[in-house]
Amino acid sequence: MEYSYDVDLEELCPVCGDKVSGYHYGLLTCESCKGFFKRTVQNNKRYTCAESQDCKIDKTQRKRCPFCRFQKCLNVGMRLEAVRADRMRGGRNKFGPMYKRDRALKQQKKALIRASGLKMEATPPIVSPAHTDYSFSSSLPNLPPVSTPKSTLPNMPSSATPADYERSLYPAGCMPTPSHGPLPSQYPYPSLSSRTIKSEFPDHYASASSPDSTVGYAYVEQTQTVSSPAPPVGLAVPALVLELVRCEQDELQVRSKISTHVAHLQQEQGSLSTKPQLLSTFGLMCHIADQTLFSIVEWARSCIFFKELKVGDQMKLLHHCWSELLVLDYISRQVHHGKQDTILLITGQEVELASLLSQAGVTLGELARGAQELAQRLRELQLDHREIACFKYLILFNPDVKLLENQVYVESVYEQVSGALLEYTLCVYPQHMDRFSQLLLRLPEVRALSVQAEDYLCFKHLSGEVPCNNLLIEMLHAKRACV
DNA sequence: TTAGCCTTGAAG
DNA sequence: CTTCAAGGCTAA
Repeated sequence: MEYSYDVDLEELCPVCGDKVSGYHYGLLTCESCKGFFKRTVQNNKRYTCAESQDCKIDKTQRKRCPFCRFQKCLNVGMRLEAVRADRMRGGRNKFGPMYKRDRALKQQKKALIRASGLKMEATPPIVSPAHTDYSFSSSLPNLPPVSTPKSTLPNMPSSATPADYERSLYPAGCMPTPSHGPLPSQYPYPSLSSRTIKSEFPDHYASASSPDSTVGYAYVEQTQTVSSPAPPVGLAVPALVLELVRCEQDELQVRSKISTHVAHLQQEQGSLSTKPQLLSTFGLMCHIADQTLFSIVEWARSCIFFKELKVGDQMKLLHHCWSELLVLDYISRQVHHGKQDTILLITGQEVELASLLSQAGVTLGELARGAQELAQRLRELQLDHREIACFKYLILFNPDVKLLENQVYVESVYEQVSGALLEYTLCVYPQHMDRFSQLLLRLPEVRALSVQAEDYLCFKHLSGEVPCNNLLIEMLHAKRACV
C-alpha cells in the first residue's frame, strides 16, 4: 500500500455541496438538486430573487432562493436538453459517452494527484477546491500547486492565459506568433455545443444556459511559425531549445530516487514472505517502469507550456502519450549508453541483451529487439540531448489529440517546438541537411513500439502478472476507456 | 415544495 | 444479464 492515502476527493455537488448521487443532467450532482432541476424545467417554473440575484447556495440554504439555485444549476453546466419533454422513463440518452469520458478523466486526475503526492510527501493541498470555485470551469478541481519556482498561476481559470506566460518568457518583439484568446471556461464540455445535442425539451432558458457566441474560440489564424529570435547564422542554439533543455530533470536524481524505491520494495518482499524470495524479474521491471512513469508525470507537470494547460487537457495529453514517453525515455538511455549487447536500466543496472532475449517470450523479445534497432539508428544519427528534449515535447503536445479545450494552443506548441528543432539542426548540423526529417521519421517508430508495449502490458495484466497499485495499469485503463 | 427512495428501460 | 440516469412517488 505504497500510495494509498485515499485521494477520493469525495465528490460534492457543484451546486450546493451536498453528497453526489450520480450523473444528472450533464454532471455529477446530489439527489436534491437533480430533483429541483427536473421540477423546474418540467413545470416551466419561474422564480424571482428577493435579494440581488447572488444568493449563496449551500446545503443548508439551498431552499431559500430557488431563483439563484436554478441560476447556479445552469452556471455549473446542468443541461436543459437532458430533461425529457415526453417524460419517457428509463433508458439512456446521448450524454452516456460524455459521462464515460468524464469518469475516465477523473480516474486519471487521481493518478496525477497521486503521482505528484509522492513527491510532495504529506503536504496537504493548499488550494481547497471543494468549496471555493464552483462558479468556474470544470467539475475537476485544480491540482495542488507544484513545488517549482514561478508556478503562481497553475491552472487558473483563464484570467492568466498561456499567452501571458509566453509574453513573460520572450523579450518584447521576439514573441512567437500569439495564437489564442480568452477561453470559455465556465462550461465543462465546450466541445459539445448546445446545437450538437438536440434539445429534448422546449428551451425557454436557453439564453441563460448556452451563450453560443462563446462556444467557438476566437482564435486568430496561425501564420508562419516563428520559433525564437533568429540566431546568428551557424552558431547559436534557438532560445526555445535551451529553455526546453532547462526543464529537463536531473537523470542522476531520478535514478537514485527510483533505485531506493525499488530496493525498498525488494527488501519488503523479502521480509514479508516466509520463504524469502525476490520479486520476479518481470514484476521488478513493472515497478521500475511504474516509477519512471511517475517521474515523467512529474516532469510534464513542471515543464514549460504544459503547466499552463487546464488539468483536463493535461490529462488528455498524458493519457495519449505516456507510453511513448516511456519508450522514448528507454530508447534515449540506450542511445546514450552506446552498447549494442547490453541494456542500461534507469536504476543504473546493466542487463545482457542475450540473457533477456533468452528469458523473454516472443512478444517481449520482439519489443526489445525493435527498441534496440531504433536506438541503433538514433545512435548513428548521433541524437543529442537537446534533440531528445524536443522529442519529448513533440510527443507530449500531440496535435492529433482530439477534444482538447485548448487545442490550438497545443498545436501551436507543437509547431513552435518543431520549428525550433528544425532551426537547431540546421544551425548545429549544417552539413546534414535532411537531419530534421530523419529525426521526425523516428517518432512514428517510437509510437509503434509504444503501441506494442501497451498491448503487451495489457496482456500481462489480464493474465494477472502485473503488480497491483500500478500507475501503468491505471493509465492503460483510462486510455482505453476514453476511446 | 422538498428530497429521499423507487421504478423503468436502452445501452453495454 | 447488469448498469445507471432518466422519471415517479410520497412523507415530511
